[in-house]
Amino acid sequence: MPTTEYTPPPNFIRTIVADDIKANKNGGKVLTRFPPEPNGYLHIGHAKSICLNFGIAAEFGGLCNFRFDDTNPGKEEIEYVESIMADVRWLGFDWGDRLFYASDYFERLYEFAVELIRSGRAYVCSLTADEIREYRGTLTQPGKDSPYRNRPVEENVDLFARMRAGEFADGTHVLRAKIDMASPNLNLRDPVIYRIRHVTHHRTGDDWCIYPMYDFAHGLSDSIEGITHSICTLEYEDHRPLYDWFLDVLDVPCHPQQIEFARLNLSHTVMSKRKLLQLVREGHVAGWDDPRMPTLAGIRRRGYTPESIRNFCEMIGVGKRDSVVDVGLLEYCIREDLNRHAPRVMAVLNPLKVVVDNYPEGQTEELDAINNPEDAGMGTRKVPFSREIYIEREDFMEDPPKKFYRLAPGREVRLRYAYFVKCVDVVKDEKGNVVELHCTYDPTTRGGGSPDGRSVKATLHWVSAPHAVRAEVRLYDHLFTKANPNDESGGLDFKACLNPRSLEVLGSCYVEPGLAGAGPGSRYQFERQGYFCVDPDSSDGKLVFNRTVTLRDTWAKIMKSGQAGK
RNA sequence: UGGGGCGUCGCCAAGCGGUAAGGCACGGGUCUUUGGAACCCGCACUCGGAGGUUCGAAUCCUCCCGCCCCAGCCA
Repeated sequence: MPTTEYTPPPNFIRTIVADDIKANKNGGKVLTRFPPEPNGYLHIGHAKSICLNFGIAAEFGGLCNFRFDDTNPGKEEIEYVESIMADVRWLGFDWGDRLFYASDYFERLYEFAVELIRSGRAYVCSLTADEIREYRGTLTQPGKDSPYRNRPVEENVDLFARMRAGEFADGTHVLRAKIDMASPNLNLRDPVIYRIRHVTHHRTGDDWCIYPMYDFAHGLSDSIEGITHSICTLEYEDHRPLYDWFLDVLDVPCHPQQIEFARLNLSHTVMSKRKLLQLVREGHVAGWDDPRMPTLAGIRRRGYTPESIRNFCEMIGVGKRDSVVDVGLLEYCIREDLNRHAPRVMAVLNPLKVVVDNYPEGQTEELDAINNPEDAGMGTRKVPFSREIYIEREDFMEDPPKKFYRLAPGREVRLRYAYFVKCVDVVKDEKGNVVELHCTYDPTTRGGGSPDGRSVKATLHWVSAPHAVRAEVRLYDHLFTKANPNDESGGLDFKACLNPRSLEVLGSCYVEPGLAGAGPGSRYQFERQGYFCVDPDSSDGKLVFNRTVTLRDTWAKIMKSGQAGK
């Protein structure tokens, strides 16, 4: 169930699929696929594709295959296939028994290649990589035929068999489709479809030393699986004629329709594997699952819920224009989810001690607190109160500006669920820093009510000093300050746009005692501080909270716009 | 400059010849045991530009402008 009343907008892919079903194309069936290459971690951009493929299938009573496009060993690792499966599962999708690998089809693909050769549509080319590039021509000039283009069929068959048998070194020969060296679409200028790679494949081991290229393997794999709609990103638009060419020319089970959509770009975020790898390698982040990373592993660790990601993918829509979605929308989605489902607790991140002078020394009492004011079903809990408490340092100002409603000398505020307190004294150190506050409380306001009807302008969160549990808190912010770090043309200049405050570790924070045994991954809303989750990886027994996202902060806005003056 | 795509509010995005949905953001308000949340109101006489067709165009035609992708034995 989506977490909002929001109705997803129609999109062109839904329309195409709906029309196909109406026309009874493919017998009215829908079979999509999510085909990652296991050469890295999945990121939020992949989530869009996953949600789209599994979503469209589910929506129209079809299914979605999960296939690893593992045709380039050397870049691919078993570690990645495992992380990818875990991420898709975490996102909430179930591929049932439809887990496939392009490498499962290597034999079949080889046969297709031989069929191509026998029909005179493919040839073994012995030009070097550099020569092939030269022969390909340029964007404006046509290419020229390879001298090997008209090799006799039998020679091609023989050579290709010997390529497979391992008789040749890497780079000495390739198999090319014989299409059109003058095509304005460079992808059609006799594309390479098989190359020699004496590399151990993570699944097929050393069974093969020739591997099919994407263009050849992908469409045929789709066809073998009976895919109806092959949804991919915009950069493959130029490849569609080639995708169709193989399926037209070969004797295949079916001819899926390739549909392209715009990949996700997020402001303040880099999404390319190359740049993400650079962030990891140069040590700007702790690893692929650093909570600041846009990887699903990082986002999960940061405390995002799969529901919020799915909802986000629904809200951003699907189109063909290059766009950059504001991270603010992602943050909206996680706030909305957590606001409903995460219990609220009080935690003081930057403590200032307050002594309640007229509260009996040594006395403690348990007060009732509500876990979620908007969901009575989430119940209540007890929080201890005593003579010494901590409040947020920023909740007190000795000389408050006009619109500051919180605590100040002589002013009375409410301690949430506890009492009204009035500040009667301010203690400072030699340097003039406020180190402690003295207040008096009104016993008749127990629980936070005011029997005499008097009101206060602010309610503060707090924790009892002797009872509070110490915790480490990591405040995460955007990794990048630049509006869109993807703007640069050459290499990304991290120095220019990395946010130096993307990670702030607080070591002396205090949380309610009830959080002492909070399990890894549990999520909370810290009153007025944001949404936090217990780091799933806090292994050394320390209580560590990751800030998932901040709350909307109106006061900060007022301060920023300078309206808080006296 | 060859080919393939795309241009609707600050950011996404519906619309497909009948007179500009929705969400985020933003502004204002009500309420509030946190200045959060919730709720209410406001927010494109205009659809990259210029012509044309039509009773009528964001939707059709023409030209122009801008942006993205393609010259891996990557996917």
